[in-house]
Amino acid sequence: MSRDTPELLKGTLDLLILKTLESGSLHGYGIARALEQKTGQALQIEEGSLYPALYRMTSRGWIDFEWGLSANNRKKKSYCLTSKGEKRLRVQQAQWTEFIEAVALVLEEGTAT
Amino acid sequence: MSRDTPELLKGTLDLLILKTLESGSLHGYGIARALEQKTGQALQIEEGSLYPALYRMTSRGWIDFEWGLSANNRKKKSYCLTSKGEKRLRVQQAQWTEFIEAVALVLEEGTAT
DNA sequence: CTAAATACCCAGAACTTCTAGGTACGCCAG
DNA sequence: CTGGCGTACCTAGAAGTTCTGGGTATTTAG
Repeated sequence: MSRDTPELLKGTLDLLILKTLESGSLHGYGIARALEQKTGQALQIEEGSLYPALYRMTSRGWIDFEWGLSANNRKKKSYCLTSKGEKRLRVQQAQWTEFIEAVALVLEEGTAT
Repeated sequence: MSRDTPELLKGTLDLLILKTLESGSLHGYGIARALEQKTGQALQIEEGSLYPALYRMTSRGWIDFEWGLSANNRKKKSYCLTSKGEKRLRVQQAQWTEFIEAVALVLEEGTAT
């Protein structure tokens, strides 16, 4: 779609996850809930999308994880941002901004010729 | 990703095409060039994405076409919005706005706890 | 014990988009 | 007239993400 931002459309989920982890480590379930809360349920992340995304990002070295225990003694996988992930976050956020500005240019035009 | 906007991520191209056709009928090549111009080359539509999208949208009844001739007597396929397409445009534009607002909510947060 | 919430995971399908090609016409330069 | 360029269309196959719909296990409440 866009040469500079080939992963933008598909990459929004990654961006959201990266951003969520910026404020501290969280486990998968927690990421989903955090995103829902922040957006007032406007964004609902399916687990079937979330976990594959977490794997993908782990294998790319953007995030890392540790096994731990939740408040209720249930085991959980705590994900955190790596330095590579922080860079990636900045890149993706910039691309996102660029992209929505470009879309805005198109959408702002009225029915004018 | 989002229950209300399942086609959003993938549907941005559709939205851009619909919006471009709102100002008048155009042929495929022209749509691509119009989008590039409006966005200052920020968005570059590949023909391999564009033509399948036009088929898709035609088969969904959002757009219609007519064969005609360009200024240089070359045949061209002029696409125009149907009334269904106009409705669709409004829906998709609203979803897009909702979506970027939700993303903004996530991105606006600093590194605060 | 059962139900519900938490928390993890996967296989397969569905869908877009991209890569990389192909066809054809008109025009201009050589 | 031949070659190249820009216009304008189209397609097959691959790649990639996301969703559907399942599964496991633990803790707490009834």
